[in-house]
Amino acid sequence: MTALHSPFARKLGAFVALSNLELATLDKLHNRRRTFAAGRDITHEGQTDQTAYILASGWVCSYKLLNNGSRQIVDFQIPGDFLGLRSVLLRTADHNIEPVTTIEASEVLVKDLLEAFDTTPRLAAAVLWAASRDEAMVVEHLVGVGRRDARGRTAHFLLELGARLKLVGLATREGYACPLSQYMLADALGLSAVHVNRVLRELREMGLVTFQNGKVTFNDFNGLVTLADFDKDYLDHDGPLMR
Amino acid sequence: MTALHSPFARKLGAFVALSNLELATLDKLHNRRRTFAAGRDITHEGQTDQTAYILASGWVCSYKLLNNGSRQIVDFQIPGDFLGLRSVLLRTADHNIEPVTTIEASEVLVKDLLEAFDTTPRLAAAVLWAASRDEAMVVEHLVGVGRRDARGRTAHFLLELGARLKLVGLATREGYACPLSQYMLADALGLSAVHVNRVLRELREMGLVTFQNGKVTFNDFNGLVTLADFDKDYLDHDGPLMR
DNA sequence: CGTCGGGTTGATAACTTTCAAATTTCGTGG
DNA sequence: CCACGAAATTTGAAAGTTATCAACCCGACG
Repeated sequence: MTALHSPFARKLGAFVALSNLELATLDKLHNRRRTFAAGRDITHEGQTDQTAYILASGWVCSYKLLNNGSRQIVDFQIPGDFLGLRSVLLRTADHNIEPVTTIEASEVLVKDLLEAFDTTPRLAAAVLWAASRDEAMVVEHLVGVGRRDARGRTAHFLLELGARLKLVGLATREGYACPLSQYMLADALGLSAVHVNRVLRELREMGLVTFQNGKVTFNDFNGLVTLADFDKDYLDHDGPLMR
Repeated sequence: MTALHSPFARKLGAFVALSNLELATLDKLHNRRRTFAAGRDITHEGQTDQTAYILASGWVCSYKLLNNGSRQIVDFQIPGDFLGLRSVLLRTADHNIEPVTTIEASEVLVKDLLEAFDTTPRLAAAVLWAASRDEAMVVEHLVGVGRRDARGRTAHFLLELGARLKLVGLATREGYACPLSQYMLADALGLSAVHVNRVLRELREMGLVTFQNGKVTFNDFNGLVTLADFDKDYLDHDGPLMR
């Protein structure tokens, strides 16, 4: 395996031991790099003939809007994550995608993707694995929204984001840079922005976490883990399943 | 394409036009049929070396438990659905699987599955598609729990279940047989059983749906759709993406 | 019969939202 | 470098939604 590849290749490699051919195929998949401005949606629900992207830098969120005007953020994507894979496979985007910050992403053509699956089948398995991992995160999110109170939910969310960022070297046990506004947090957590604000204050005053000035700081990591009932290694695994 | 195949094959065929070879491979994947009793969990969170199953008959639910004692049902599976695919790919079960009724399911060995991906790559794409479809349902569920009030959430849930069942011929516009208790409904919706009971009464008294005696009856389908802000064709698509 | 799980209902408590307004932060143009 | 306006954060008070607690009912089943 050659030296430097995209964060995406690094991620897939954790599941399937990829050959040089497969790595090369992967790299060819996404050569068309594009930049998108924060706040301008890349994809809208209902749009067909979707393109998928692989996120190279910046943060993105996927969300759905309801007719009553509220929105639910389903997930945030960070560098190395796939954008819009589901929309491509299902033919129609079932959610909106909005860059939280200015982002760089490289386009993946459906045609190329499906061809790659045909020629290097293990890639398909790898992508399936990545998709499963994403789904696991959505599931965890659902559990939080359905069964945790505002405080636990918020705490859990901040920890989980930290865990994901740690995997790509963007967080430490101390904290991480976080470009989210309290409104976005609210839309992700299924709470009102006002309440999120109160909960954040509470967590801060309890000496657990500080969410301020675009930074999340863990003041008492273990205390937070306990409060949030957080499973420290749910994203872990033991290396490639397929060799 | 030959005549009769499993509901699973039928489902995948909707995405990828499958050759006879591929269909045969599919059928060979799951020949070991087993029966499981209602209420006895098949899989527990944290278990490793998982087996996956394809559900042939009966209903199943996947759920997670929290330390505070509450549980969140993530999804229900109905005939033709995959069970535990994610757990297999991630190496460790990240949720519990409980048969709601007595079920019949056929075992799928990981080894066979991965081999099938290698020999008939298009199957991998098809399974990826099916996984995406499942994820879309979890996403919709998340949106409901996060941003709908109890009434809309319940209404939406009953409609969505109906839509899924209709796809496999187990529901009509009139209603469907539903083996769920109000407790399960509560755990799926992120509500208390007591409140679910009240909401169901309300929906019944509004003349919209009746949830009683193991049957869901749509008394005013359109009214319910309106109340629930339900997108009637979010599970639809236009036939095989790959030919 | 007696028990048990599910369903039903009322009363009360807890949690969250909504509304309104003040304060702070931050980017932009002068 | 400062002023201004827009956006984000913060706080209080009141209203609304949902949970919890406590009974009671009912049919299935041993």
